[in-house]
Amino acid sequence: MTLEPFFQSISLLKRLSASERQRLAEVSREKRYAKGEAVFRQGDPAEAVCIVKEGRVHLMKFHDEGQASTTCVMTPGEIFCCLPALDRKPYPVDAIAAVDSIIVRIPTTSFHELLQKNPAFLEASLCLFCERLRQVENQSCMVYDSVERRLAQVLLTLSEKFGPTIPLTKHELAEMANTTVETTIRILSHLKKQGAIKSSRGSTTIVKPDMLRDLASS
Amino acid sequence: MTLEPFFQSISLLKRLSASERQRLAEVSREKRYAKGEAVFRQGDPAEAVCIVKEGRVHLMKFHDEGQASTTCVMTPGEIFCCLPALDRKPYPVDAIAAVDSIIVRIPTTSFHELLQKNPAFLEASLCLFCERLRQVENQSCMVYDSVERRLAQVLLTLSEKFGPTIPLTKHELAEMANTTVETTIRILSHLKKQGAIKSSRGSTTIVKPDMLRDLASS
DNA sequence: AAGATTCTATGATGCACCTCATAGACGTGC
DNA sequence: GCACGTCTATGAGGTGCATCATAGAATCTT
Repeated sequence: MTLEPFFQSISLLKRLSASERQRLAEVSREKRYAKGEAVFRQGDPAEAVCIVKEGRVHLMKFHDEGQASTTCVMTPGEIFCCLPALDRKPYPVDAIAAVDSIIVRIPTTSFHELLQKNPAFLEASLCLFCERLRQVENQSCMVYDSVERRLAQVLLTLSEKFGPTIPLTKHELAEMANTTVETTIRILSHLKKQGAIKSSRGSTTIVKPDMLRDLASS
Repeated sequence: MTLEPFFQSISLLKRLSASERQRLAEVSREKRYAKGEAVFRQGDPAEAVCIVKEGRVHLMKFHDEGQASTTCVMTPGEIFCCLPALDRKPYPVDAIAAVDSIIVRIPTTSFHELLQKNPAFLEASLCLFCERLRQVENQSCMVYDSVERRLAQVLLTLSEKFGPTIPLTKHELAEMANTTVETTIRILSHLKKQGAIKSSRGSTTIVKPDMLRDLASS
């Protein structure tokens, strides 16, 4: 069971020739992570570029006193931490399996070689990279908005990935909005009363996206 | 008065051959900006990569109700907004001259051509991007911190650029720490009483960096 | 089935910070 | 010189949100 078919389904890796992809599949490894387990930690040397095959991985920062904030949620098919593959420096964040997950690990060295050899692949990687930078720059400006706005923003962003029903706990939403569970629940309760969302254990459903958009931008 | 000698002093442009640099100098233009004037605005099409020749430029985001936050301070010799030159998309932030400034504008198209032609130049540019991404990712983790910590962090970061005496007003410091002038002044007064800094109109001097480091990381 | 654990929910309290108001110090233009 | 704008400074008051406490509901464990 080679990884080649899986690699074919990843848009970034489509830029590779069949033989390049085949070779990459040979040196890459699949690995299981239990819920809560770290795929890598901030500061670890960058050994692998990762792709989510199954499950969900959160990129996060841990502060003192155990507070955590999630900067990005990676779902199946998504590739993460190309940055260390580019500059050969350590991972800038923690990557934690949010549920039991299967991750494909591509050795950084192999990835880096391909960047050097294949200009089309470099170009595509750069695009991904630029997107990420824009994403992060955008996030960093919303960080000082009110919690209500941040939450609306978070829900809208997640709905691009998951559709209207977002399969995250209130605690996970809180970590994305950089607030506490209690505050998150209070605000979501309020939004629920207004009919903007529905809420159940482990998931939140957007009913009126326009209402959230108003909140996020007003 | 060609721009070539100036370009020689910019480390990124040292990667170019003399003739490439000469050609770049011919198509680039110097432009003056008065204090408060915009070099470009968020969303503008990316016409030029910019280098500060004299003065100081702040990269910032404006929120509703006129609140502004400064994400980055660019000083002479620094090059900014290579990102749009890479992905050809609009500027992600506003660039405002914080004092009367002279900016050298390199046409995006010329810059982009060089990226394609000269691998060493591409490599160096990538390094700059990677650094920027890491910088931004780091900033975004300041979110959970108290204003005091954010301010300590801001002062330390700025002192890497300016040395111990930071020539910014309290208002500008406030914009960097994402807080108000009043709170900034209150906290700086406190730090002054403790002997960690000195403060005068339009500038703040770090006296005991270790004290700030303790604050920023404790 | 009973107990443990996680998730959701809501109230009470406190505080860090924003907002508004006032004022003196300093520089700038006329 | 005086008027004006900018910068610094400090007080009073209000509030958004964290923290702490409690508890019920859903799910997992054995």
